[in-house]
This record gives sequence, structure tokens and C-alpha cells, in this order.
Amino acid sequence: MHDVLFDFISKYISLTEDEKNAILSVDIFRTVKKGTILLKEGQYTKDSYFVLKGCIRTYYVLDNEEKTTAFYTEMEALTPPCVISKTPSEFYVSCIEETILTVSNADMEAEINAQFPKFETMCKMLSEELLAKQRIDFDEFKTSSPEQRYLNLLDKRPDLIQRVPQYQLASYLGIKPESLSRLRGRITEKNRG
Amino acid sequence: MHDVLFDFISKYISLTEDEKNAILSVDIFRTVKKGTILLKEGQYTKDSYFVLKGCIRTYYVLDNEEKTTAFYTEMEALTPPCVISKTPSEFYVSCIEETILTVSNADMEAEINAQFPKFETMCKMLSEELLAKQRIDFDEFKTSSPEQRYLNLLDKRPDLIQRVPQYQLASYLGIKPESLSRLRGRITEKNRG
DNA sequence: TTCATTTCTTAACTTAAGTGAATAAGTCGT
DNA sequence: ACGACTTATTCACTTAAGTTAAGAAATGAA
Repeated sequence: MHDVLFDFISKYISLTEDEKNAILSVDIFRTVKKGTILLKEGQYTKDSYFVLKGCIRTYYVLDNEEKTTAFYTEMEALTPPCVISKTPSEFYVSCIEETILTVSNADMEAEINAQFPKFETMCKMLSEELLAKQRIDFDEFKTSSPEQRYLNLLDKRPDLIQRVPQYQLASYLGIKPESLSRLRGRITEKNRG
Repeated sequence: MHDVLFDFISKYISLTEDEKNAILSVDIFRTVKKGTILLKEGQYTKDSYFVLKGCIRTYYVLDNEEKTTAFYTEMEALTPPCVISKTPSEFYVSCIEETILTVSNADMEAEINAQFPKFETMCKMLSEELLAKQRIDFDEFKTSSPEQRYLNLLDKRPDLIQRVPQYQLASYLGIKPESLSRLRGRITEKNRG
């Protein structure tokens, strides 16, 4: 299981056995079951998450409706904005499936940095890469219709459509569940001709 | 003029005179006039931009139509995703107004880092902060209607509505220029009763 | 100032998303 | 297997965005 973490890290920097042990000695692996809420709206937290296996999502509750805005699956990391801004969280984080993840914070990061500074370099590379990736996603979202977004998702992350309830996918695509259902109908209609 | 840059940096780290000089010795200040294209689709580049005064925008050309997705004004930084991914750029960067900015790349950054390592810490903080900020923006975009987005922009960045042509604001809001014009009419209509 | 070009508005029409409500299908725990 | 609850579909209706096209307003250059 730890392999997933080290495979991920090795994309950025190479690790000696000592360094691996340094990480294992501080890092906390957690297994959480489906439906567990890791973070609630209004809570303060310093924790970042890294998904080793499973799936978590972030959602807001607006006008008594859940608005899901992101999913994190294998090898994906989430640092909630409230960790950076030191304000109460505006969203919830919950587990869609039984999930294995690491939970870490700035103190732990500092502890690892103290033992090998290249860890900080990795963190910088990682957040630059995430920033660029998210920028592309945002641009794609802005420049395409709900239908194009759905087809794009089908192409890029087909697994999500299998493992996630449709009403959660709907807000992720910026529309209502009824519209997604209709839109899907329209597409299969087309494909039959 | 350099003050804008140092004011910005001082939000993250404090600088000695020597350190300021180290930055000035490598950094390149450029003044570019309205309409100048800093980056074209298909080009390779290693350059990041930091706006000291003025405004630049990023836009795609899709189906022969410009799709503007972001604006950068005073104290805002842009590292195009293609710099990170080392692929040709998917978008254009151009100046909306006469603009003063710094243009820097990883080599220059390394040169500064060599002289004072806390610069890297600042870069990490900066990209983490930008990531969090962009995440909030994306979530707001997903969970609101075009009209709410426009009203939100009016509230948060009223300057943009003044300095940017409306057809560029439209795609930034995820709609067509005609729809933005109509939407604005609807709003002023409401406000008169 | 004048002309050309760019940007914005308006209108009629088409298409799709939002809304409210009812029903169907699927899931979970006992 | 049963009922309770959650999730997905469907329908009729409303609202707003996309499309096409024409014309008005603003901008810029000669």
C-alpha cells in the first residue's frame, strides 16, 4: 500500500530507504469507510489529504442543496483552501467509497523537510503542476457546453461516471441532476440515430 | 515602479537591500503596448509574467472565435501551463492596455535561489496560495449562474468591467457576447422596477 | 473630420437548462 | 424478502442562453 505513495513521489524526486523511513515515521495512513466526513463546513483544519485508494469528494451546501465541485481518486492530493487561508472551511470533504489516504499537515511537512530538504522542492513542483492542471480544467469548463463537458469526462475520467452517483456528477458539470439525466438521454438517442 | 514588485514579495518574505539588488540584477522589466501578443498558440516558452501595471489576458481561438479565460492585473502572476508541461502553448497571451511587467524563467529563478534560498520558499507559498484561490474561483463558477457570475464580478473586480471589452468579459463568464448584453439589460431593467 | 473597423445592442427564433412534481429504479438494513 | 430511503427518469412548463442577422454606437487611423 505504501508503494502507491512512493510511486507518486518518485515522479518528482528519488528517495533513499532512509528517506522513505523518514516519511513513514511521520505520515499517518488512514482507512476511512464510505460516507465518512473528513471535514465539515465551518471547521478549521490544517490537514491535507492524499488518496492512495478510493475516492473522496468536496461539496458545498447552498440553499439546502449539495453542490459537488471535485473528486479526488488514486494518486490525487487535496489541500483545502481553508488550510492556506486559515479560515473556516467553506466546504465538506467526504468519502464516496472505502478509502485509504494519508493525512498530513504543515508541521509534519516541516519535520520531513528538516531531514531532507528536497522534499520542499517536490512540494513546490507539485503545487505548480496542480495549478497548471487546474487552470486547464477551468478553461475547458468555461469554453464548453454541459454536453461537451459530459462527453469530455466520459473520455478523460470514465471511472468517475461508474463510481459516482449522478446527482453528484451533475453539479460537478455545473448543471442540475434532471438536466444531466435528460442530456444523457439525448446522447444515446443520437447514437441510435 | 520596482516598489510594486517588492511590496508584493514582502507579503511573503522580507528582503535585505542585497537581496533586492540580486533580484534587480537578473529580473527583466518590460513595458509593452496595448495589443502586443506576448505568447502565441503553438509556441514553446519558459517565461512567467508578473504584472506591475496594466492588464494582460489569456485567450484561446476555437472555431475561429476568441475565448478569453483569464485577466491578470496589478500584482498578479501568470505561469502558462505549457511552461510546466513543456508542451506548445494552447492559448495566446496579449496586453489589453499599456502594461509594465516582469518576464522571468526557471533559470533566473535558480540564479536568485542560489543567492538566497528563501526565495524558493516564497515561490512555494505563492503557488499554493494561487492554487487555493483558483480553486475557490472555479467552485464559485460551477455553482452559479451567468447572472450571478456577472454580479459577483461587478462586486469583486469592478475595474475589469471598466477596462475590458465586453465580448472578452462574456467568454470569461462562460457565455456569448449577445447573452451578456441581454443579461445586463435585464439587470438594469430590474433595478428600475 | 471622415471613413473603416471594432464593439455593442436589439430582435426573432431555436435549443437547452431550471423548476416542480410524479413515478420508477436501485440500495440498504433488518 | 420487505419496507424505507436514496437516486434516477420523465413530463409539462418556464426561463434563459445560443444563433443569425441587422443596425447603432464607439473607436481609431488617415
